[in-house]
Amino acid sequence: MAAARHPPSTAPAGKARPPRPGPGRPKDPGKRQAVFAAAKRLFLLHGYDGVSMEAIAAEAGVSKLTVYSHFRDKEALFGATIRAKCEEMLPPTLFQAAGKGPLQRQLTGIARAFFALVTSPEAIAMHRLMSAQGSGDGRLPQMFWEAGPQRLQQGFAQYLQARVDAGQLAIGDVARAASQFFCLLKGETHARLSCGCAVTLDHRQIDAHVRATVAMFLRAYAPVDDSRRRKP
Amino acid sequence: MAAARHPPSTAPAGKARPPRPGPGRPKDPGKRQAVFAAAKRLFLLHGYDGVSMEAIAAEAGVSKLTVYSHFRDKEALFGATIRAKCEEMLPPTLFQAAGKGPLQRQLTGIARAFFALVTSPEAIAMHRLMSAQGSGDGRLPQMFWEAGPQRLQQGFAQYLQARVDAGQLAIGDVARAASQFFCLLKGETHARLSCGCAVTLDHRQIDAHVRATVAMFLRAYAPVDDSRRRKP
DNA sequence: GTCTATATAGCGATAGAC
DNA sequence: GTCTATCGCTATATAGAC
Repeated sequence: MAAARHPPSTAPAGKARPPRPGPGRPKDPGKRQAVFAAAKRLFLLHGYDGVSMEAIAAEAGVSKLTVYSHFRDKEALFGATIRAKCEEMLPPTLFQAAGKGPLQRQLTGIARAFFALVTSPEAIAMHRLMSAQGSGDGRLPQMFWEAGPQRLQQGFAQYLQARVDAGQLAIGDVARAASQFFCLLKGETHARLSCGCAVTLDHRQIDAHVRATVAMFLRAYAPVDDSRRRKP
Repeated sequence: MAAARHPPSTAPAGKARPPRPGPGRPKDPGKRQAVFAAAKRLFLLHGYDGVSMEAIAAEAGVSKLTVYSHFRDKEALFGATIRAKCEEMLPPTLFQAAGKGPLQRQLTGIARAFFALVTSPEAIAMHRLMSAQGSGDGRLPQMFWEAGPQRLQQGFAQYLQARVDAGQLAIGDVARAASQFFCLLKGETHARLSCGCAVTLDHRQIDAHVRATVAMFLRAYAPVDDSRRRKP
C-alpha cells in the first residue's frame, strides 16, 4: 500500500567493494551481481509492485540506468531473480543421510528439516511472491513449482520407495504418499503464513506437529503384519 | 489502514431506509452495490495494485467521484470488499446433512464438497489475493482466516467430535485431526493453484484423490475394534 | 560504461459545475 | 448527489555529460 521506504539498511559487512576497478572497464564488473542481490532481497520483501527500479538501484549502490543496461526491463529482472532463487533455495539432498536408525526417527528427522524449510521466511516470501503474480504468463509459476516443491517431493518419493522395497512400509501409490506427507507437514501453519497471518510456534508445538504427522503417516502406511502377529 | 469508520457492508435494518427508491435524489441508489460488485470482481481478478479506482468506476458504470463518495479511499473499499466476500463465500452449513449413512460415505461427501469449494476459481483468487497483500497491516488476513478456513475447520471438528462420542472414530486431538483432514484434502492441487500453476483434474482424478484422503484418514483414526472383528 | 537530469504516462484524490 | 476536468505524486524508461 504505502510506498516501500527502505533506507540504506545497516549492512556494511557484506559490502567488500573497495574502489578497485579491476576488469571494470571493458565490461560488467560485479555490479550486475549487486543488482541481482538487491532485486532478490527487495522483491521477496515487498513484491513485484512494491519495489521500484530506483529502489533496486539504490540498494545495489548503482544508478537506475545501470540496472537497465543489464536487464531489459522490470519483468526481465524479476524473471531472472525468480529463476536464480529457485536454484539456490533447494538444498543439495535432504534425504541422503536418512538411511539409518529406526524408521520413525528417520521420518521425524526429515519432517523436522522440511518443516523448517517451508516455514522459513524466505520460503514463505517466495510462495507469496508467486501467488501475487497473477495469471500473467503462467510459465514462471510452473518453473518455480518444478524446481522447488516438486523436486523435493520426488526425492522423498524415492526415499519412500526404498523403504517399501525393504518391507518397512506398505504403500500402493508412492508419489501420492509423498504428497500426502508433505501436505500434512506444511499443514495449517504454512497456509496461515501464506495468507499473511502472523503465527508463532515454539519448539514444543513444532515437535508436537511433527510427531503427529509422522504418527498419522505410519498409522496409515505401516505394514499390517505386525498387528496380526501381536493379536492372537 | 485504519478500520472503516462507518460499517457499511450489510444493510442495517434500523438505519435510514428510504421507502421511495425512485431516481435516488435523497441518497444512494443501488450504485453503491454496483461499485461493490465491480470491486469484488476486479480485485479478485487482478489484485490490489492491478486495478485502479477508475477501472472500478468504469466497471460499475459510475464516475470516480461516486466511488470516493461511498468509500473513503482505495484501502477502505478493498477492506470492505474482502469482508463481504468472506461472508458470502462460506456456505451456510456444510456438515449438517451429513449424519446418516456409513461413516466412509459421510466423509467422502464432505470431502467432495470441500474440495470443490477450495479449488474453485473464486476461492483460489481469494487465497492469492490475501497472499499478495504483503504484511501490510496484518489484520485483514487474520479476519479472512477466521471467517473462512477456520470456521470451516471448526465446523468439521464438531462433526468429528460427534463421531468420536458415538464411538465411530478414535481421535485424541479433534482439532488437529480436522486440520489434517483439510490439509490432506487441499493437497498438492490447492498448492499448485495458489502458485498460479495451471492444473486440470478430471472427475476420475478428483475421485481418486478424495477416496485416498478419506482412506488415509480412516486408516489413521478408525477404532481398532472394527479391524479386530472384521479381520479374522 | 556509468551517473545526473528529464520525458512521458498513469494513478489516487480533489475542486468546481449541473 | 453526481459528473467533468485537474493537481500532485510516483514510476518506468530514456537522452545527454563524464
